[in-house]
Amino acid sequence: MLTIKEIAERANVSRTTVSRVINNSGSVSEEARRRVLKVIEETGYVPSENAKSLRTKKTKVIGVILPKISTETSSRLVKGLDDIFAKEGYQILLANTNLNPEKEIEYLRLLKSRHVDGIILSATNINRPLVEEIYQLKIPFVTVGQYITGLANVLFDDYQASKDMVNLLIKNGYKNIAFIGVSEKDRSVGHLRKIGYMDAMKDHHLPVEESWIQKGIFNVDSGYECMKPIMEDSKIKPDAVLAVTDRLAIGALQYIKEKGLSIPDDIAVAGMGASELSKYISPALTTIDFSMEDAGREAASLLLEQINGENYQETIRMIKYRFMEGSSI
Amino acid sequence: MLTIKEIAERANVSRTTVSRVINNSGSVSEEARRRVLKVIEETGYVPSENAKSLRTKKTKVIGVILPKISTETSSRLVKGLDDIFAKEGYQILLANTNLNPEKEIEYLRLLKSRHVDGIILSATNINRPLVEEIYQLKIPFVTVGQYITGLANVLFDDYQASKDMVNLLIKNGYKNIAFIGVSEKDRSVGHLRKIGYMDAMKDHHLPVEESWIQKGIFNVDSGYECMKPIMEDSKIKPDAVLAVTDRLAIGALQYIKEKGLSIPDDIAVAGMGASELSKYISPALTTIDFSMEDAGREAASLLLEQINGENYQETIRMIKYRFMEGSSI
DNA sequence: TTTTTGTAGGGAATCGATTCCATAAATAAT
DNA sequence: ATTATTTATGGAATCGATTCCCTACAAAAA
Repeated sequence: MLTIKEIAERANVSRTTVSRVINNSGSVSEEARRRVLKVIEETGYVPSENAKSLRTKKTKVIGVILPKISTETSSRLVKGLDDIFAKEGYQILLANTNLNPEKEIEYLRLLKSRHVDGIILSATNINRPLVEEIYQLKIPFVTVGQYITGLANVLFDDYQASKDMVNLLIKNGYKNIAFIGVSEKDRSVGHLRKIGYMDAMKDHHLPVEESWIQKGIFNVDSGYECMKPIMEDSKIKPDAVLAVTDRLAIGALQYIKEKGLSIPDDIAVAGMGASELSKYISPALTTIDFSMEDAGREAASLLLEQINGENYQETIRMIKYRFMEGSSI
Repeated sequence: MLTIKEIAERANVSRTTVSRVINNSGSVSEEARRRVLKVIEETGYVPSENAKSLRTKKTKVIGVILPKISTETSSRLVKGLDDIFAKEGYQILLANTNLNPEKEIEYLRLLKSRHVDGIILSATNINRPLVEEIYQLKIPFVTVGQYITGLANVLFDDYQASKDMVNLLIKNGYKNIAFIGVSEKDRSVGHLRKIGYMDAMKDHHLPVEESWIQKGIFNVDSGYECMKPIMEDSKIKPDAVLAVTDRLAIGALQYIKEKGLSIPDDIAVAGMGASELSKYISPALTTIDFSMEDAGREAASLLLEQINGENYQETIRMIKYRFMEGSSI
């Protein structure tokens, strides 16, 4: 490995001068600058970021903690993050927790030890020890999708989105609306979207049967499975169903189609998340686009503000969602 | 920031001893070890990876260069990589070229300056300057999806897969088979899959009309657009079409459905890539699964072999593909 | 009792940059 | 002509770890 010392010797100057040339700082004669640049060119020398970081305390690396690495949501978020960070010369160091909560804390420490300039956390469930760890981290930090007091948050209005979707269904004449959710430990997707549904139903004085509300996990099969009890165990058969993710909705849709029922005439289906799938299945799924890329860009910008020492108080940035009309309702 | 020096002082030992405790090396009395561990526990000290790397020349970071960050292909590849790397304590540093070839070289240099322990490259087109840059890199290196002489390669048999798919179509009675490809600058997806198609047709003495062969880009709309000339300009209307990606196939499928034709009775459609979409559209797309996750795991393992000094010669690992039967042919 | 061996632990060099401070030379101001 | 500035440069400390080498002491072997 070529070092600054060698470059200095070959160019017949001191390391100091080489450093000045590289960083364009201090003053260097044209003569010396040319010599140094020539040697760098010839040798293909690249300064060690590592050594540099040790001294300057800046790494130009951002740690990104994700619950799952290969989901559409994650990859869009990362895309948005990278849009902004790349422009400013930052790179992304991935940390994939695979939904394992202990890994979150572990990675938080690891990222700290690596001296990342900032951390983006996209968590699914937020627990006490995690929050405590974050508080004592003292690194620029932004959380996406789940609210944490006192920090910079990029959030989706899960409650309102869910409520809006139910309202839309009601407006379209549906009354008996079933709901496929996920574990309420996931506050945003599990809890908030559920109470959004409940409140919308209550607001319109629409009764809800117990068997209308099912709980699944984040995949298509689970949506299919959840649809069974909704159809089989209900006294009043629902005329619509809202699923908290598109995958769940697509599973539901498959079950309904399999039973020979027509969508949306016999039963309407709505999803949330605007996965790419939703556009291409038939009928196209009516869903809500949460603009994960926007969220990523917003989160990146917030983090950069902190890194540049501009904004350290609690911040909440709500990302706008929009309806994606399909033909499933 | 807490340093090893402070821990040493508080535990009343030298930095050397603290280092020995952390790394379990050398010999340390139980007494001293306990004191050091206690202080570390109390203070929440985490050693600086940065300083450590400077000395040890190991970063436990792998650079991953991707042509596009939020595609299904990339995210599955990354998932596979992370499966293996995480287990061995390596983290992934992302470098997204956004299909810009200059960025590939730029990131190669950047990753080198960051002293990553290895690099995975998933490129779309390989050019001279890029290859030269790689050769003089002297860092463990694996390329995925495109062949580079003398290096470790994880490849897909694009030629054979394409040929097999055409053969399957022919076996099913189709004779007039159209082809939607992409730029041949992309050797694997553009060139190899095309000649696979051509050779299969030639082998069966099936003529190919010029307008049957169209070139698109990597998205659904483009597949739709490519289907137009195939249907409109051909003297003999094809009874089947092979697209080199699922997205192109789905675009084609949309066009066909829009024209009121039935799939596969009027015209069969085959894709390649086994995107998640392919399973859920109707009719389900017959396609080829290239197992990107396997490729990722394979690439990671190859890279680890190099890092551990075991394997530095040219290596080619062919990833097995398999047919995913839908109902589109 | 003397010599050997082994264990525990510290001092200081090292990794490859940046940066503070000092100095010399060149130029400008008085 | 003398002093004050400015410009160019280098020496050496520093960042926070690891690791080589040395010493002190205790236990085992002779």
